[in-house]
Amino acid sequence: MPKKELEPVYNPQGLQEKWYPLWESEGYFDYHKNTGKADASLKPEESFSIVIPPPNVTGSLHLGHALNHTLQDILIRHARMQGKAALWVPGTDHAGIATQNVVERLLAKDGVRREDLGREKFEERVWQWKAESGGMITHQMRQLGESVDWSMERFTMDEGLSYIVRRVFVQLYKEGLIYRGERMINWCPKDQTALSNIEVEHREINGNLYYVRYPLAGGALHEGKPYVIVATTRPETILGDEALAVHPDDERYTHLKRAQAKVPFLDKLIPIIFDAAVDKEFGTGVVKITPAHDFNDFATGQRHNLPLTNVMTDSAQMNELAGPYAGLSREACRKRIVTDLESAEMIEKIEPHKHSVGHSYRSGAIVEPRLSLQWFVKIRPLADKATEAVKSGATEFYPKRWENLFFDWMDKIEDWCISRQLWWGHQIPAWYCIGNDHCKLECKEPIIAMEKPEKCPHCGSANLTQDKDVLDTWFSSALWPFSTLMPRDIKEIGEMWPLGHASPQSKMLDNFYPTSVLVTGFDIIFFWVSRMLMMGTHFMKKTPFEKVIIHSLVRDANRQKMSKSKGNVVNPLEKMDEYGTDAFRFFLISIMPDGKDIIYDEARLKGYQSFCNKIWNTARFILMNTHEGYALPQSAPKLSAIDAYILDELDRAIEKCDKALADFHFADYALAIYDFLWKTFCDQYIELSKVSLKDESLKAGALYTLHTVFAAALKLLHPAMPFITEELNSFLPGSAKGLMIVAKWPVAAESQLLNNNHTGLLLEIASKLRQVRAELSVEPGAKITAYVVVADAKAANFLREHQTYLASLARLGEIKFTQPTQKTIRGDLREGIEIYLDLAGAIDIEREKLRLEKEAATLEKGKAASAAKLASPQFAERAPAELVEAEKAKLADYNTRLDRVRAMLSSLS
RNA sequence: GGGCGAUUAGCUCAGCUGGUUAGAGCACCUGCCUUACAAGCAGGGGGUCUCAGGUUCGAAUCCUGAAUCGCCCA
Repeated sequence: MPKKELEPVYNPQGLQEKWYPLWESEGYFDYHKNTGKADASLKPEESFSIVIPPPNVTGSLHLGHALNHTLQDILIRHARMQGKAALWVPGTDHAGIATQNVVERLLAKDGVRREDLGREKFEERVWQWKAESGGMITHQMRQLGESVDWSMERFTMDEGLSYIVRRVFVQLYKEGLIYRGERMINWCPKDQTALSNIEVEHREINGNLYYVRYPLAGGALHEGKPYVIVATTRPETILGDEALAVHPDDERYTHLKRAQAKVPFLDKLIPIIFDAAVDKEFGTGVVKITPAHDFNDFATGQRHNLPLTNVMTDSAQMNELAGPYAGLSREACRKRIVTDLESAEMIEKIEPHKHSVGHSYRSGAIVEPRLSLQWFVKIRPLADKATEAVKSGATEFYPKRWENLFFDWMDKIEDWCISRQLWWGHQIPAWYCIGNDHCKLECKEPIIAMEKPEKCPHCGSANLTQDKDVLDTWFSSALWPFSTLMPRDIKEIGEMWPLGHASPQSKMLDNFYPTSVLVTGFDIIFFWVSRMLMMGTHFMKKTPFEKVIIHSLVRDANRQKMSKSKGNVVNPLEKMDEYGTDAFRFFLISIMPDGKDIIYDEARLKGYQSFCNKIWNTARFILMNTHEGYALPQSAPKLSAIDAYILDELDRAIEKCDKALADFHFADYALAIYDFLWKTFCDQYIELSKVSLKDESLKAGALYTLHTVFAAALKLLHPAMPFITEELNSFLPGSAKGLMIVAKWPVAAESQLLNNNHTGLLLEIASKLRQVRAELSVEPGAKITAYVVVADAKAANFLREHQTYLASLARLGEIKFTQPTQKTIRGDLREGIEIYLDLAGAIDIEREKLRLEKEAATLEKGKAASAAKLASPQFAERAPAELVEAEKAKLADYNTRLDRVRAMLSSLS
């Protein structure tokens, strides 16, 4: 029974506000409510779980999130409707650098630096900021309609998750998989912290290659001159040079064995070494070696026992070892050195040179390779486990080709630098003995423990200090698939250790780990997916997720990446306001090609708003024809062949949706439901039903079919368009049964369609009749007479019985099932079907001739192709017999139709 | 330099393991305010499937090469 009239035009405003709070407050996102089952009684096949890729707590919802989250919501809603225990865990990560920067900027407004506050106060300030502003994205997720279980929400800095981080750290350390050491690392001078290798982006820079003369010591000569020429892209590092190097096979320089060169501006002699790593083709074949400022030079330095001279400070200014250049920034130093070299006539030439330079992916600053004492994860044993999880098929990537990229990277992976010189993050659980006079050698070893030890185990001193560094944010993110499924209480977590076995506290893990799918962008396969695989397989002894769905970036209409600096960022929230969340979500999945970039094309978004309006009006039509107090009959009333036809088409549409969702082909799913609702249900069935609704004997069946099919279609659509489907469902009779969000997903029946259901033919004939009418510009309202002659007796009979439908679709006055007796226009269909229109003098002969000639040409083309195929003797011999037969039949059909069209043409002349 | 992916209608894309006259949406053109919807309905035009070879009875589809573009790694 309609509760009230639907507005004539779809208006998305208010739908989110109406339904989301209801879903949330009534607990529909909690699988307990929907399944009615206790945790203990869940079977593995009944559960479906996703952990959200935690957005930065500083973040706001961008287009990438919107796409990523929509895909997950579709999968979760689908699983929920299938009756599974569907769990989607939300949360955010603490985003070490980003968050620290945000808060520092706030402090700067008051002229305060974090050093002024001190670490503890600063941390308090960050928590305060988080409480005030950190919830933005979770609010926006509600606007997008995400059916996450908010009671499970986690934050990587929560007490529980922090405890797990420490436990993991301690265990890995004990297992020898975490170590502290002095290594070359990537240093961001802007944020003044170490970065891991993959946090460095290499960008092509238009730089210069400077050819610098290095004087030779001891009167040595090269090509008659007292110097060798060295090509370098970084003249400022000259001050840290410890050697010059040439390839051992490079005959140009063999005479310089044991020779020494002089570092410009510094009275420092350095050796000329011979090392096979030198590229003879680069520059002059002589390169400078700066072991403390370059990864390759560091390695060379190790091989040749060279000293390490770091000439820069933490903020990349030249230090006291840079002699006269101390105090300059590296950029200023480069300029000054080049000028000085030029005036000293020590520059041979300067060539423009393109080379790739590492930048911090966060701050954009050029990173400085440097030697530093940091914490590392020994990655090889973990990487092998992760690789194995994918190789064995325990985890599968969709699309599969991403696995190759993953394997490549895992092959080349290097130890992971996990310490960051920040104040916001998980402080490393390592303590050092500052000691006293009784300190022993062992006191230099860090003490790794869950809590601050009371005293040094070696010397007994209570003077201990914790490591200042925090862990890389990705370290805690790597634990996300299992840490979020563990209890919040640290005592309970403690009782679960070591992980990987069932315990009283592990109910959620038992039911939902491994998670069913992980949905993420390709850009964080390395940052995140691989590390979750490592940590998950290591600690849980099982892969963290069965399937990984990789999607692409959204680009603007000009294929540009969206970025704030380009000003081409699309704000999803604005678009949701403008077009409605449902249209927006549907748009996102419709434009998603399988693993390629997504081009943002707003015209399509507008198109899906129209789709919403169409659906809205479909509901209006059905309700308009539904009398008050109507209740859907328990069993189907007498159905017409037309009704049976659409019910069958519905089943085919269900199959298409099922297949598309099972394969994660989201665009196919969208297209399947779009086509069915608009093209099949509205354009075909609803038009036909208008006839049935006027006939008392057919009305009940039609009404039943309208309601049944539409309700099922809304269910198919619900995962993609949650709001409009929930809203319309509330207007349909029978909605007392419950909300759409927990409606039962439709199940496709085998085709029940009988051989003598010729609705398809009826639609085809109607279409042909309309085509002829349109091409001949027949008055749209003219109720003309048509003749339909169908060879197949059963089909002919069907059409006769359903002629009212045909007449309605094609706007005919009368249909005769005989050959016409007077002059008519013929619309050709195919062998065995002839249709004619009686236009009684209203025929434009020339137009009709044109139309027929066009038709003849099309047929000729087809006939020629078909004949050519059959004329080839090899075709008859080698092609499958049924294909040859089909081709023959096709040719015969072309011939018949051509004959007819030609006869028609000659009769007109 | 190494690897991956693309190139189909004006635009954005389907077309999966070769087999009707290569499809859809948007845009465009024509006609309709047909009592659900003009955010609509009916109809239409538009493509040497980047190029060149090859395999095959048959290639948008498979192979080789080239061009262009994009991405990842060094």
